[in-house]
Formats: sequence, C-alpha cells, structure tokens
Amino acid sequence: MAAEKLKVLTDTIAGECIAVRMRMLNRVVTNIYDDALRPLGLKVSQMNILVAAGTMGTARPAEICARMHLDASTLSRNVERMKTRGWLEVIAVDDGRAQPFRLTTEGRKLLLQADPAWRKAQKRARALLGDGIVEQLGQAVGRLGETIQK
Amino acid sequence: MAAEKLKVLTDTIAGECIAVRMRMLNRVVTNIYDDALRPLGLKVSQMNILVAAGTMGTARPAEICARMHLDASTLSRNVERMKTRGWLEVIAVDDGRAQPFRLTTEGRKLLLQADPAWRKAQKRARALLGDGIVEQLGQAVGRLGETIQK
DNA sequence: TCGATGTGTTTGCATGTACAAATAAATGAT
DNA sequence: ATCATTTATTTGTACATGCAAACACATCGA
Repeated sequence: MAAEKLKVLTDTIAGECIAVRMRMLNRVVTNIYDDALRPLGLKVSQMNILVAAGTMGTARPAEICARMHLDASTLSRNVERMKTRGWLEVIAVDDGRAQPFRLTTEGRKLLLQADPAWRKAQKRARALLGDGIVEQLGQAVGRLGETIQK
Repeated sequence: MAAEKLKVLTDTIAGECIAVRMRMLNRVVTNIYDDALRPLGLKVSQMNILVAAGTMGTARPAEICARMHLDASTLSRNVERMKTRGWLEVIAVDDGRAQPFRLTTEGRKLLLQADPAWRKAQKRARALLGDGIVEQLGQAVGRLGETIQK
C-alpha cells in the first residue's frame, strides 16, 4: 500500500538527510552570529565578505565567488548594499569588465569594532555544536577546494 | 599600527570562523539537492517541510518550527506557497488560532516521485563532504534538541 | 579588422530567511 | 463575566540566495 511506502520514505529522509541537518545548523549558527553583530548593524553574511576583502586587499568578485562558493549575482547585490553603507569602494582598473573593490576606512573600523562580538558568537557556536563538528567543518571545506560542482 | 591588527583579525576570522564554513557548506549542499530536485519543480527547503508533514501526519506549524529551528514567519510563507501548489491543505480544528496542515494526495505523490532524486543528491553530498562530517552533523543536531536559543 | 567566442558583472525574477509588529483567539486571575 | 496575559499565526519590511538572461568588454582566429 502506498501509505506505508510514504511513511518509510519520510522517516528515512527525516532521519538521514544531510541537507536537513546542514540547513538546520546553518540557521542556528547564522542566528547566533547575527544576534551578536546586530548592535553594529552588521550581519554575518556581510561580515564574511568584508573579511574576504580584508584578507585579499583588493578583491575581485569572481575570486571571492570561487572561494566562498557564492553565486556572482548574490555577491553583486551584497557588495552593492555595503558600498551604499560606505564599507566598500570600487577600484579603477584597465579591464573594463572588472569591478574590484576594497575596504574603506569605515569598513576597516567596523571590522575592528566587530571583533569582540565575533569572538563571543564563535564561543557560543563552538559550545553549542561541539568541537567535533567544528573540526569536521574545516575538513569538509578543505575537500571542497574551489571546485566548481556543475 | 591599525593595518597590522586588521590583517591579523581578518586572517583569524577567515581561518577559524564557524559561520563562514557552515554557510559555505550549506550553500554547496543546498545546491546539490536543489539541482537534483529541479526537474520536479521542488526545492530542498520545501521538501523538508513536506517530509516533516509526512512524518507527523497532521502538522502544527509551531511544532515544525521548534523541530526545524525555523522562524514561524518563514514557515508560514513556505506553507502558503505549497498550499498554492496543492501539496498541502489545512485542517479544521476547534482551536481558532491553530492552522494545522497535512499532505494532500498530490503532495504524497510528489514525495514518492522525489525519492530517486533525493537518493542521488544524498549520495553526492556524502561523497563530497565525507562520512566524518555526516556523522558529526547528526551529533550536533542531537545536542541542539529543540532548545530555544534566545 | 571584424566577427565569434569567452569572461566578468549586473538585472529580472522567484524563493528563503528573520525580526518586529499586528492580529486573533485561548487562558487565567479576580 | 471581564480584562490582562499568553499562545499561534500572519504581515510588513529588509536582506540573502540562485538561475536565466542581458550586458559589457576582452580575446582569439580568420
């Protein structure tokens, strides 16, 4: 009977699906960091991009997308919002297609201010999830590399 | 000098931040499942809700939110979309506040059709991430329970 | 040089996500 | 019984995300 088959299927997916777990933990973790960063008017999604820009000096969108496994259109709009806020600025270059950007002084100041909040969130997340998964997240990201899936 | 401090900070966050890793893996994993489910016109976010409804029989929004650590407003709109598509239907009950729902015949049929795609995605995700993290995701979700963070 | 192809980015569109506030209804205290 | 409080859900708003398509420019081959 079909009803039986459905019950088995839904129980299996509910009990084993990697996406279910990953997405749930992602919501919880994102909320922890967003809570901590809220007083600064900053969200963790944006902080990540500021950090990437910070490590790269001058950041090429395509390179950030590859590193972060982030769609180009998503990055484009996030960067736009942060330019509006004065945290990022574009750099003039010869290649007319490119739109490289870097942190502004404001952006640098914001990151320095965000440090304590980040540490607090990091500590909370680690305590909640456990050291094991933190270790494994690093490994999995390593496996990923900058491979393009499609 | 402030520039030095910033470099240390951004390198530290880029190298250690749990949210950076979790969010990156979440994007990759979500894309794997969405790719597999696309021919069915279904996204993994919606599949998860259908599955929850399938395991529960009659699903109370508040209970799904607690189980999935999902904001009530988010669920409300996702359910709305799936009602429109004919995959879910609300059930009449005495408590006038409640809006419990369940799978329709269409919804059940869709889940059964989605099974092979889900298996394919599950296999790809496991191969990409490694068994270690799959194990740890389960553990971390277990730790979480249905605790409300705030 | 010029047209085809490729690369980098942005736009149009739909969905997912959460916070704050609104709404609606049940519950509890007096 | 009535009013205050609590509980369940929806709405307003803003941002995040990705696909498909458009756009802009570079590059390569004839």
